[in-house]
Amino acid sequence: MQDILFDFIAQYIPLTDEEKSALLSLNIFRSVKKGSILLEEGQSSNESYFVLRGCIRTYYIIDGEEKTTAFYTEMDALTPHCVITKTPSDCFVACVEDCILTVSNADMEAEVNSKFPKFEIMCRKLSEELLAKQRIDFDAFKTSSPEQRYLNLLQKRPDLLQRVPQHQLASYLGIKPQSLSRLRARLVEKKS
Amino acid sequence: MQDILFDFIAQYIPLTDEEKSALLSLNIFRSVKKGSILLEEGQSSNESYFVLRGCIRTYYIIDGEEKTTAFYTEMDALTPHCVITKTPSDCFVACVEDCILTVSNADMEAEVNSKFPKFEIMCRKLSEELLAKQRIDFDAFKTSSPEQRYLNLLQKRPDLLQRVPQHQLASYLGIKPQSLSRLRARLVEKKS
DNA sequence: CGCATTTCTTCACTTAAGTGAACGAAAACT
DNA sequence: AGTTTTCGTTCACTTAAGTGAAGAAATGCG
Repeated sequence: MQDILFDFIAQYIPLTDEEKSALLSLNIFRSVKKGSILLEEGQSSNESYFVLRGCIRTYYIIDGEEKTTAFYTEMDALTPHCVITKTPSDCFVACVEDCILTVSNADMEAEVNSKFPKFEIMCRKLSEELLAKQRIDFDAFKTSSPEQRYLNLLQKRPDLLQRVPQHQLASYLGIKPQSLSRLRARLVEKKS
Repeated sequence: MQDILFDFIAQYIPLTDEEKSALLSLNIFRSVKKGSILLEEGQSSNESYFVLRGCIRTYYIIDGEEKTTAFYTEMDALTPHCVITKTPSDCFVACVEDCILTVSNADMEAEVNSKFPKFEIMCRKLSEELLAKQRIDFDAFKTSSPEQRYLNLLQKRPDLLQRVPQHQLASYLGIKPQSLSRLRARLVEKKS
């Protein structure tokens, strides 16, 4: 299981055995049950997550309605934005499935970064890359209709459609659950 | 003018005079006329921009239509995502107004980072912060209607409404220019 | 200065998303 | 197993965005 983490890191920097065991000694692995809430609105947190297995999501509660804005699955990293801005969270983080995660906090990162300066470089590369990826997603979202977004999701992350409840997918696509139902019915209609 | 740049950097790391002059010696300042295109679809580029004065935007051409996805004004930094992914660009970057920019490329960054390791730290902090900011914007976009987005823009970046043509704003809000006209008419109606 | 182009608004019409309610199916609970 | 809650779909109706066209206003250029 920890190999998933090392493989991920190896995409950015080479890792010595010494560094690997230093990471393992931090005891960052955690199993979490489906439905567990990792972060609540109003909380302050400095925890970052990396998904080894399972799926977590971020969502807001607006006018009493849950609005899901992102899903994180295997090999995805999530640092909630409140951790960076150092303000109380305005969103929630919860497990969509039973998960195995790594959980790290700012202190641990500082410690690792000072012991092994190349982690600093990895963090830079990683956030630059995530920034670019997110920019691409944001642009695609802005420039397409709900239907196009759905078709795009079907191509890029077909697993999500199986793993995730419809009403969570709907807000991820920027629409209501009823509209998603209708949209899917329309597409089935078109095919035939 | 260069003080704007130094003030910006000072938010992340302290700067010595030696470092300042090293930066100035790179000759990164450039004036660009309104309408100039900095990056075209299909081009490969390793240039990053920082806006000292003026406004630049990123846009796509989809089915012959321009779709503007972002505006960058004073103190904003833009590294087009194709620079990170090292692929030909699928978007354009152009000046909305006459601009004064700094233009840097990957080689210069590597040079500065090796001379002054703390720049590496600044880059990490900056991209983490931009990632968090963009995440907040993306979430706000997903969880709100065109009208709410417009009202939000009116609050957060009222200058854009003055500086930028309506049809560019419209796609930034995820709608057509006609819909933006109508939306504004509706709001004026409501007020009275 | 006048002509051409671009930009913005308006209109009539079409299409799709939002809303509220109702129903059946599935899942969770005991 | 049976009850309760949650979830997904469907329906009728409302509201707003998309489309195509036309005209007015502003801008740019010769």
